[in-house]
Amino acid sequence: MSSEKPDTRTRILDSAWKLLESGSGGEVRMSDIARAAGISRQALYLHFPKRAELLVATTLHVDADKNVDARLAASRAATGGVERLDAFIEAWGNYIPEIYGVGRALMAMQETDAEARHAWESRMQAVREGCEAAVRALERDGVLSPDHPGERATDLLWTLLSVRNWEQLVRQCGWTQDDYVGSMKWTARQALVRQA
Amino acid sequence: MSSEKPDTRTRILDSAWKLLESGSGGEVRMSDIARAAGISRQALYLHFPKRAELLVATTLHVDADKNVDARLAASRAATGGVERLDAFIEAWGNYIPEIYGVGRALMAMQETDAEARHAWESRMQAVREGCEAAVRALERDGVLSPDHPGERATDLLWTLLSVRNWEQLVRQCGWTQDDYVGSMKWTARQALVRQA
DNA sequence: TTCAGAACTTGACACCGTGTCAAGTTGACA
DNA sequence: TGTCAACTTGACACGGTGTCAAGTTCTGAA
Repeated sequence: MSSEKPDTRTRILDSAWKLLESGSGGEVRMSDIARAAGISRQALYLHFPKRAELLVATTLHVDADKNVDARLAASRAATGGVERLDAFIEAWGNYIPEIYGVGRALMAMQETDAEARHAWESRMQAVREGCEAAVRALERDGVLSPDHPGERATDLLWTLLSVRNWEQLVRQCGWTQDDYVGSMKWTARQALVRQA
Repeated sequence: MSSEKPDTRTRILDSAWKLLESGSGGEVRMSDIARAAGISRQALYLHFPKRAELLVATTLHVDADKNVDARLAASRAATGGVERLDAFIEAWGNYIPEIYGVGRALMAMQETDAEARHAWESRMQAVREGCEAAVRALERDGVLSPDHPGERATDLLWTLLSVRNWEQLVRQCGWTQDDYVGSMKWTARQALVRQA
């Protein structure tokens, strides 16, 4: 197998990832990424003509590396509705910190760039589908709280599990990751599961 | 009373407000605001040397106009803890759409500008205090759910009531303002009030 | 062995929005 | 009449993205 040199594209994506993740302090410019990858700024533009494209590719790169699909798929294995809800929250909630750096950059960019917006939205749409599946599992079990007509249970869960909320609770309020996951499970259950 | 001409500063603030609010589509530049106020870009800089200052002044202007203090103070009048929680959610939740335009601009800016960040954070800190007061009222009534140690009940309520959550539910999911307020009241109660 | 093409380099430049600087105009008030 | 404040026009610096052009270096195929 050709495992010698990580090709330039991969090096770029790794550098971008690393910078965005640990780049706790502020901006990451195209030139920063180029420098970190050991190439010129123009070479970077040769691979990714737009910053948005680079960010999108970086998320996909991270996804592949972290195997998000497998993780989320695992949450589908749970049989009961409530267990499934918990499993989904655990899978997604623990994935958020992995993509936070890149996600932050993409979120910031979506205000101005249509492509970035589309990319982030479609990503979040995937999460929403996970939420919807969990809600339907509750419904199937007959334990879904009747207080949320239509799609609103899904909307609520989806909002509860937003990256922004994770950011606020973990980064701003100083919760641990376990605090976060535990509290989200508990809150989602209180909000969505019919009370005895 | 001297009610003739709205002075330039006021005209600027009104224009900024109007643009940010109805400027649903994208960016609002300094030059846009100047044009809307009927003055030159440089005159605008004479009044507000930095964009961040203008945005901050605009929020204060809106606050004064909409009388936010009075509205929030009213929620303190409620006697029982649960009533107080409801009143606070109603007051703040219905205030969000009024400041959304300006808030959005300020949120976007805080990523890059320290002054904007500080301004927005101190604003959100005020909301947090309202949350804290509501939580303490529940505690005093002995109805606070024991599942949230320390500050975490406040953190949770604060996060639930974030502008980002309002944005997602109302702007993205298409909820009505009443859907939103109702659901937030209900969810907060489920999450924070000890269940019978 | 040379030649073509891909990957990359250096360096310049346009665009955009913010923020600054300088000099001139206008109107009010003393 | 003069002065001051508010405002104007017009130019420019800066930082970051994105583009363009021309040159280098390496590899692999004719």
